Amino acid sequence: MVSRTSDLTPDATLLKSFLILAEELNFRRTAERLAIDQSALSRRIKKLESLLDYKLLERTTRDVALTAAGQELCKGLTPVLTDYAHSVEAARRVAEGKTGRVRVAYMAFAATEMVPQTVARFQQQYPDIDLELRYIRTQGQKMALANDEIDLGYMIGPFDNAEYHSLQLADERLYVVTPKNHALLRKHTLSPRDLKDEKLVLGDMEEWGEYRWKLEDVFSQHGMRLSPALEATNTLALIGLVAAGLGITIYPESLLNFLGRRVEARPVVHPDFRSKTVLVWKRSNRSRAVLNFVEVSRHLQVRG
Amino acid sequence: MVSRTSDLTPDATLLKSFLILAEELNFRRTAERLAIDQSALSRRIKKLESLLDYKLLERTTRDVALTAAGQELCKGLTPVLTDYAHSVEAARRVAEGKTGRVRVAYMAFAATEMVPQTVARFQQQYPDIDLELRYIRTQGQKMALANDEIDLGYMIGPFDNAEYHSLQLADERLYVVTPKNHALLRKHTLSPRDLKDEKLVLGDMEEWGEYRWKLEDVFSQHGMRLSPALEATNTLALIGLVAAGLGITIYPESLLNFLGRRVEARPVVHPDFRSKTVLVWKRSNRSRAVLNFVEVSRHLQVRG
DNA sequence: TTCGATTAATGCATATTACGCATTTATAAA
DNA sequence: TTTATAAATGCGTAATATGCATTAATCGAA
Repeated sequence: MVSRTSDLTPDATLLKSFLILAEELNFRRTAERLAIDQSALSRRIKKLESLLDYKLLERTTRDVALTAAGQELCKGLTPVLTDYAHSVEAARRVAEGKTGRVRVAYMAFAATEMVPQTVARFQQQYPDIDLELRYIRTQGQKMALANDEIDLGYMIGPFDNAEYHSLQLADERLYVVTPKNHALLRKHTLSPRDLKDEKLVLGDMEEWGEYRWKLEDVFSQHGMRLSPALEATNTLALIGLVAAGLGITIYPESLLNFLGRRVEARPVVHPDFRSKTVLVWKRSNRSRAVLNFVEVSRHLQVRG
Repeated sequence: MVSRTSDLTPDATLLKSFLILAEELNFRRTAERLAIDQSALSRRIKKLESLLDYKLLERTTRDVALTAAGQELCKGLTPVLTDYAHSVEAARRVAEGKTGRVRVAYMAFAATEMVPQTVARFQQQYPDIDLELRYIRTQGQKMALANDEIDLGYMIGPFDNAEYHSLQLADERLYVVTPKNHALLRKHTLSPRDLKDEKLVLGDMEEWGEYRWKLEDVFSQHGMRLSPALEATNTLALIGLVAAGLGITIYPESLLNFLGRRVEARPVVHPDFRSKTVLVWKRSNRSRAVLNFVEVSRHLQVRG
């Protein structure tokens, strides 16, 4: 199945033969156009007529003319065949991922750069795809993927599951965020143990979700407890609390530009103090459009 | 080709198989509905996919699901196939003469009873036929038939031509029309020689056309000249002239009811003094609707 | 009228295609 | 692991479509 021309649309051969004959009103010429023997065309028409059980053409050896029924069928069939071809092509565009719908969820860390850039590039490359974006935190994305409510999720990784593909797109440092003039700022880079006695201000479970679990994990691995002096339900409020000197917090690199000027940040240089962002989708999701989105995302990752 | 069910519409088998499978999402059940082997269905779908060059269904041995392209095709194809079926059936109605157009011309002698009765019956029997009626004199009808501007003509006969069918529908006496108290009225029936010395008032060539030629012919066969004392361009005027005593004229039986009360009529009893009305159509016109009209006309003739 | 040219239809052998049956392969439940 | 069930595949056969050669019909020119 190599060549694919519009006349390959399945099995309208009889009808198309008839329509061309209705145009030419000459069996020999029509057969030539169809690249078949004249006798084959003759039989095709005969077969069509016997299937329909009414005559489409009056023919002598000299003249060929449409019957009234033939005219009617010709008139009715022409739009049907073009609609048919259009349906087939529309489906082909979907198959090729040029049309259709892609539902993408993202969490905060991907929202600042990764998602905007990918979306911009994707829409430029596939302008006819209906792209649906939703902000959902990592946990919710897992549910949504399982329920087929979304096709793709940018979530906090890692995520390893036999039913899903997972593509790591970022692996960024975590930063300690402090008020201005904080003692920790004297060093340009920090190590985990520098955090030992610091008071922490964290987003609550509702707000931080998976990130919070991740931090708990990292801290415990380093013999520390992630016991917040304060919890905030809102990011702006949280930064405000830090700025006011009520404690420090921990942010991924991608959000540093959104901290404002009342706080400072220093990287924690340690393999555990990193946050991975992964793009996840179901293995069973064979949608070409979805895979195209993944490809666009993958290519941008190199740059980012 | 005896049975004719809607699923006989030529060669949409692959598409229909796909649509039913899209409904059932189960090869075995679908194959049952199609009354073929499951393997055949499997191959049909495979063939359809290879023709289209994209997958329509994701299938494991356990689950069958439409791909996005499959959904799209299914959505687009459903109306296409119903339109297709409708086109075929519309053409069938034309083929059966239940739909379509019949263009009928008639001349005066048929206008009073024959055409109205036939039209009434025909429209009752074939309400969806678009019936076009035109008043055209015999000569014009012959032109119109030749040029395919009309399908049928009620004309003054006889009309014998190898390319046309001709059906005689009436053979009526000619009547002499006189003013009241005219000498000829003393006899209840006339013979041709009674007309020998009468002054004639006739329609002119434009108005009477073929009828006028016919009268010339009849008169000459009986050794008389058809030399009108007056010619009228209008029927009403003509009757007026007769009533005023300026001469007599000759009318077919079918028009007697339209003479008014100022004139009287007597039949000329002679085989030559008759007017035949024939219904004529091209042999090459195979339109079922036209033939149906002829049949209706033929049956009414018996009554008339 | 006859002959030549042209057209659609048909007989026949062949190639292609579709099908059913039997079997295999894959998956979910027990 | 076994069992049951579903879709896919190998293979032989039947149905179908095609091309070539020929026939039958019709028009136009000699």
